[in-house]
Amino acid sequence: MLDLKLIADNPDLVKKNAAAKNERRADVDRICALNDRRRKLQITLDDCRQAANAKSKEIQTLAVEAKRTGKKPDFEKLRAEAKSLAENAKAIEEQFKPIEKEIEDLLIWVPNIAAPDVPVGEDARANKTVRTWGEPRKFDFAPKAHWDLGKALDILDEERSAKLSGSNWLLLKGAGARLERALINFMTDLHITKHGYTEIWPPFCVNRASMFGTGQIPKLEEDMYRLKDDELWLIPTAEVPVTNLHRDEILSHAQLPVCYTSYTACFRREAGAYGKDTRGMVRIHQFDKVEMVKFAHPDRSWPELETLTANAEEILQLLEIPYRVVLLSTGDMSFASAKTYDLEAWAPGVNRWLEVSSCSNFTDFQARRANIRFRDADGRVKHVHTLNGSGLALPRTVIAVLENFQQPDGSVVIPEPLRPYMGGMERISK
RNA sequence: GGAGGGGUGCCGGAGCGGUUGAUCGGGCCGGUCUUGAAAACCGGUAGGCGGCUUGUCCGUCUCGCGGGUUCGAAUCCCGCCCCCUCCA
Repeated sequence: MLDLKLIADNPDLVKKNAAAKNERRADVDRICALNDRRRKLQITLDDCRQAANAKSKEIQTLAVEAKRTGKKPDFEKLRAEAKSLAENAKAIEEQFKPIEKEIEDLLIWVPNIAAPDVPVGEDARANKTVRTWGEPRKFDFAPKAHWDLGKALDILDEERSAKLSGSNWLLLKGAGARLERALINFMTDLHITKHGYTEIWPPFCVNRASMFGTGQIPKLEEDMYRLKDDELWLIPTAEVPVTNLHRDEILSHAQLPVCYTSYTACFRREAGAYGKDTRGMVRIHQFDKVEMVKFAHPDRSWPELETLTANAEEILQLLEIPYRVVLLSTGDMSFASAKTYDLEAWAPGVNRWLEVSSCSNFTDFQARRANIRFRDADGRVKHVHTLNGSGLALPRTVIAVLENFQQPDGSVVIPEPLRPYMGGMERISK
């Protein structure tokens, strides 16, 4: 959510930004008009309340006086006057409230302002690759897709996951399941020991306020799994519970940045993606992810985004998986983000770059929405900046491992850093 | 699911319908004292919105959330949420 003052003061900037983000629901003009009315009405309302309060206080004073002296002022008349004043204030309030509500409702549809260095463009074609790391390996055989490798190695069972749940659900087996678990532990350990994050094990279901706080509701509601009987949602990412950890709190500037890492399963309906990536584990309804979340001082959030991205990149580097870092354009980035880097791992089997991480600075957008603030050194209370990034999303990293390290005989060599997490296993073979 | 008890400021904990945005204690910050520290003492210590004369300013709202009663609600009434105890 943007600052109402910022919108009122810079309507053109906000409009231009909304257009660049393809967000047609943002009604800036109406917000500004309503805000003018709200301010004028508030002056009237406050005056009316003041008059009513003063009259009430008058009665109070006289009542105390009367008790002391035994004199009986004309309370009936005073009460009538006070009542009329109170009713008057109430009437103004009836006008005021719906305006405030409508502003709130409209504000929700205004996207965050993209950082100045974000390329402006309609869609992914305007994205900018800022760097690449590693050389895609040359194969002297045709590299197989992970679903073929997985099936042949008996570590991925697509038939049975379909039997259990339908299409695009994941069932790993044996060394495949262990590889998944090894990656989770390897990544988490790196973030907590080397990168200074504190590990969080959150609930995988959250309430409405939490989903709203990070922006999944209302905009992405149709992509969320909802438990209607309990008014809970399955989390689509650890970002939701972990960012909401400090909802409605005021942190101290001294404790910033607060850095958390959290493994969770992530649940997405992938509505609108039917027929896309139906094979294998590129796009599934439940996937594992190790997430990094930061609460940063506004003056420090941009360098924090760079280190966050570097922390995610290090995983790929240690695993020796070639990747590229893509700066998303205004048209491709998310509603709440001010700047996003995607990390795309090379997957030779499916012959594609796969998004394994998305690292974003949300500036004060989520913080305002979720009411996450801090007291600065000058004593003033301000909104923090929130950031998050995957470090990394699991199934696609598994794809990258399988496809990059496959051998002519169909076996897969396990990257060095994962071996301690797999009981010393060096290779997955039939 | 049933029966009770409870949600108050950074924390603990008061609060007969009326100078209570809130007693008190602790913490924290500042000061006095001290060579320094502790102790003691003194002072300060919520956020939102709005206004202009931008101030150690004024007004207004906020005691889990939403309604209601009343001139006036932290306090009374109704609904909801959350926590605790006992029962199933």
